[in-house]
Amino acid sequence: MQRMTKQRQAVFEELTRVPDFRSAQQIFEDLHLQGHRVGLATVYRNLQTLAEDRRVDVLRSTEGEALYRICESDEHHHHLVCRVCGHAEEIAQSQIESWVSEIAASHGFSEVSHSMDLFGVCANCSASPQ
Amino acid sequence: MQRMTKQRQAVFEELTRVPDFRSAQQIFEDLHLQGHRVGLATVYRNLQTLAEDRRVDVLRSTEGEALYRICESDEHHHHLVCRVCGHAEEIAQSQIESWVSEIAASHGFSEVSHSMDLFGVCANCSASPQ
DNA sequence: TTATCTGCAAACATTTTGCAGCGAG
DNA sequence: CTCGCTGCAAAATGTTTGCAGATAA
Repeated sequence: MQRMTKQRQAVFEELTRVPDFRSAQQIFEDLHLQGHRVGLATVYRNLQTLAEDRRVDVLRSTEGEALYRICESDEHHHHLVCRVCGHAEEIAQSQIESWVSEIAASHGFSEVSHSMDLFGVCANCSASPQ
Repeated sequence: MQRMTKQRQAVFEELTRVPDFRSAQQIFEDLHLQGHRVGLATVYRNLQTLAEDRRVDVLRSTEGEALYRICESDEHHHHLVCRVCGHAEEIAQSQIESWVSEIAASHGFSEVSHSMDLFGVCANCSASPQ
């Protein structure tokens, strides 16, 4: 069974503190700034565990880096992610789901995942560039 | 200006020969199997150039690997990609575009990109597993 | 001729893994 | 006490870059 270590708790609390999409490195740095001594590998291992347990969402930035974010709603959902600051907003359920199923079926595809995340620049970042 | 070298042509022809999403490594291997002597770095450099010129589409697999595919239509479009064999089908234009703009605007986001690619298992692969 | 391209190897960035020791339960 | 977890360093990936030589135009 799983143990609750200081490190695991620190990673989880950091994810809760900043509910935006962050890279493992960012989380690692923030933890150090806060005085927590956590190894980078441990951050990765815990993020992986959390992802398996569906407690965090994972997505890939355009550059190929994995970004993690605390999972707020249990239901399937999408994100609107700011490519400047990582701020993310969950997108309300929509007609997308059924659209995807239709498309997939009509092309003979099965087991289709649609991790459709939208990247843009949030209001805050476009107001105060850099 | 750009020169048309044997290597550049080989990469481009390989992309044309197999119009599915492939990794740089896959393309590199195939070229070697065909007897072309092309360096891996050259494959990467040419794929990059082709992407800049919008002659190939680029997307990231869930594992973070970049996948390249010859660009068939000039218009903006999406893909339905087989996660087993890489086979891709372009998805007909849809109401998605306007839906994305609406969502983005209502959240105050600008410059939104929606590289929404769907991953699934194509008919062929689900018929003959492995 | 000459600026661009290539191959190779080294550098990079991100992520994973091996292993000895630590510590939660 | 035990087994899972940690830290570190090394390895594995995927991709980029520096440089000297090759080559298209």
